[in-house]
Amino acid sequence: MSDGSELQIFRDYLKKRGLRYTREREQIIREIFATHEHFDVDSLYLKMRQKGMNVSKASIYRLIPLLIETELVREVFFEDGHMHYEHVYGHEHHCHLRCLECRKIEEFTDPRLAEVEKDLAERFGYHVLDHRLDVRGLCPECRTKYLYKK
Amino acid sequence: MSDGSELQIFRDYLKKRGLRYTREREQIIREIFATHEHFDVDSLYLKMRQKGMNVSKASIYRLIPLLIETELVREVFFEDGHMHYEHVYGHEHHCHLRCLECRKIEEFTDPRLAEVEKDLAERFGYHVLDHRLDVRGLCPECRTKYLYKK
DNA sequence: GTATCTGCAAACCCTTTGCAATAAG
DNA sequence: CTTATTGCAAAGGGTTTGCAGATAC
Repeated sequence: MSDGSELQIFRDYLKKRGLRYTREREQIIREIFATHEHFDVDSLYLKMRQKGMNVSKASIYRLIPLLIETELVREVFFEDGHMHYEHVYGHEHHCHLRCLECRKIEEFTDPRLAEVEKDLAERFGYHVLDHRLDVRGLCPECRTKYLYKK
Repeated sequence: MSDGSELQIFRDYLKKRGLRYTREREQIIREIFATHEHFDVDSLYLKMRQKGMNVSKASIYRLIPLLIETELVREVFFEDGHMHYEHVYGHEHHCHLRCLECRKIEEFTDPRLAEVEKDLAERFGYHVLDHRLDVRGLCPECRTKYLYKK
């Protein structure tokens, strides 16, 4: 899932800022990059505790801003009242297609978004850095179930 | 800013569900539709208190899900740890271009997004309901300031 | 009259912070 | 050695909820 180079990038960043590479930070990052899944702090914490690691939530919360600054991780916004994240390094930029019923998430990319960005930059004079597109609907299964319910 | 027809839509919805049209609900909705601005609960609450209305935050929080269900209002996600909303009725669907430095927001629409939605529906078999595109960058002014700082 | 709605305050939940002990460099 | 980092527990801040009185219908 990962060749570990995100750890090197992060070490370099820490060194440059005079911060320290600790066992806890390494464990958390390994865990985040161990799967392709999105995560939130609570489930990451529980997963690590179940594996016998003694990290605290505070350490996870304190690490995340650093991971965002190095662009290894970014925030993802869903509707359930707390923050979700995904690791970004090693994956091309993508958007989300979400099922509102079963919460499944498909990732996709579309070249038209780069065009939209470019036009916006021209039209409004912005320096565009990033975009998030979140498309919501019903997946094939839930769509069917939903129709039957009605 | 508004012809008041959102109130009628909301009354119809309440009646259909056996809920009640109260002075507080009317006041809150009027206030939301009085401007084109995005809002959050706290500033809406303060604004209404300053005008001498005795609504509570609880009533605002309890009203919002109803407004979302009638599609008069929708959630907008920003990075500052609490929810923002915008009223949707009477405005065509739009996306946001935000300045990360001064937090200014431009609204825009782009026909390519409807095409993207259509392709996604075909490709993944989804029934697509909605999308949110949030483009982030630096506005012309902040872009200049930012360059000088460096 | 009956059920919903209100304001208030307490509870809730996610996130941040203060602190003393620990560990990286 | 010095300073950053840790875990813990407490504090914070936005949102939800329980309740008794008020109010739509």
